[in-house]
Amino acid sequence: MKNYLIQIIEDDPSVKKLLEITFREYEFNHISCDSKKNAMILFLSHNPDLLIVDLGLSDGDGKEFIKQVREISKVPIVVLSARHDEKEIILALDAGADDYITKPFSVNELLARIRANLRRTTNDTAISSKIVCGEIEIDLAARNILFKKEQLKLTPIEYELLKYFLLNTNKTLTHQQILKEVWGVGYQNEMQYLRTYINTLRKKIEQNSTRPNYIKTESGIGYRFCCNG
Amino acid sequence: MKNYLIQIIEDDPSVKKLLEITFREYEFNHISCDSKKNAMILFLSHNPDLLIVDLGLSDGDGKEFIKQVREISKVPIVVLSARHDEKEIILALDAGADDYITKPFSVNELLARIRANLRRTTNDTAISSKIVCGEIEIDLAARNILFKKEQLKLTPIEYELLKYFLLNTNKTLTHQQILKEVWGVGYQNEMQYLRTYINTLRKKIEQNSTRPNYIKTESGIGYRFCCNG
DNA sequence: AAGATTATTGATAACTTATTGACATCTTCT
DNA sequence: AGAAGATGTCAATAAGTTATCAATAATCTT
Repeated sequence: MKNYLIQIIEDDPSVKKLLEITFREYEFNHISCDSKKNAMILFLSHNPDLLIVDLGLSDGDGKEFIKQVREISKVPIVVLSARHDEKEIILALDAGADDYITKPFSVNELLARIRANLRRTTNDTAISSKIVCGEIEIDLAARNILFKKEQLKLTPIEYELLKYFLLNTNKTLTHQQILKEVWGVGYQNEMQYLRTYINTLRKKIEQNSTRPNYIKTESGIGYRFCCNG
Repeated sequence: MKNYLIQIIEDDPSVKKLLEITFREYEFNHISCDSKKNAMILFLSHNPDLLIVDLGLSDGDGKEFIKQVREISKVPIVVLSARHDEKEIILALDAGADDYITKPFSVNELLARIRANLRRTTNDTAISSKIVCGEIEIDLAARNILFKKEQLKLTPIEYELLKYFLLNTNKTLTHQQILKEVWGVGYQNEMQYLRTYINTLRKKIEQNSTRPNYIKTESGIGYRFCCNG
């Protein structure tokens, strides 16, 4: 796990202490301060990954600080506050905060909300869910399948079928399961469709389609996609 | 303000109604359903900007749905739940939710949290303002596209369409995604517009528009802009 | 307000994919 | 080995999708 740096802006010493202990235990690096003025200096010099801001700062409203940060950065900001009223929550969120937690708070919930906020910022490129199986690669987000590094041209049903195999490698899948998943409920008995498409897929990915390496027949049962990469 | 599309997954009719009325009033486009199964179909076909998920869905736990969505998308997910216990909140956030609101909730707070979550996702581009793809170059800041070093004369829709392709090269984009992004919410079914504009774009950038090198057709699905420069 | 540009619409041709059926080949069981 | 059933193969046809272009409507310019 990446070493995140969290900046705490909190003027209540006991809460600050609690946060520091918690973050030490969970191995988040952290820096802290108790005033808006120092907060901005620290923020600029340390470039943290997430801010925890107490709204009740003595030297000015925390919302001002949030707005200032938002002028220059998209860093996640989690607000801690003793004030529970709706208006305050809305003002803080609209000032630029990403989350708002009221005191007293559960440490575990705070940590979960921090994780949720950190997750979003890292890996700014879209999640690309890729599965590699020997010479075959699927990128679900791009809806793309590569065979020997070349893009494989597939019809919609061919794509869905191969995708289903790639998501279930080395498992025997019954004809019914495959038909239901790829064609939909009601097609469970259309075995001929399946035969035809297995045939075209094999032509596209098997060296020798009478001795398939990937799509194995389980006679009487179904098929199994073997992945020995 | 950009027209956002919010997807509601909620099986309590009265809460669903409340959300729908609220979103209508605040001019958020919205689509809704009351089961996990339909939710995924709607999600894939409409590509919403934010999800509101009720955790207590009757046909399966909402957390499963959240995980499924997270496999393919970074769309903001706000959970609504009657359950207030810490464990449930943490599980939902770690499944991939971005925020967790307990019922009964304040409509205004919900709206503020939605704004906070939407804010983050937009404006993701505009970081680097130039993209080069083979013979095609776009300068986003100058709103200018060069083809073979010459300025390409494009109508507004042509520009938006080609820009969307250039920001998403080598990905299969569904008709719905493209129509929503270029024409806006509500145009998802106007396939003929898309065909017409694909045709004019091809005439401008393809050597041989019957054998396109850039804009490939994915029959039954959409188009893909190939960038093999 | 006229002229130019751009967007929308509809008709039809060209193409791609899905379905079907006929027959060959392979497996399994006795 | 031979029969019965299961699977593979392929080509024909049906169904569905996409490309193209021209006409009309809407919008923008000056």
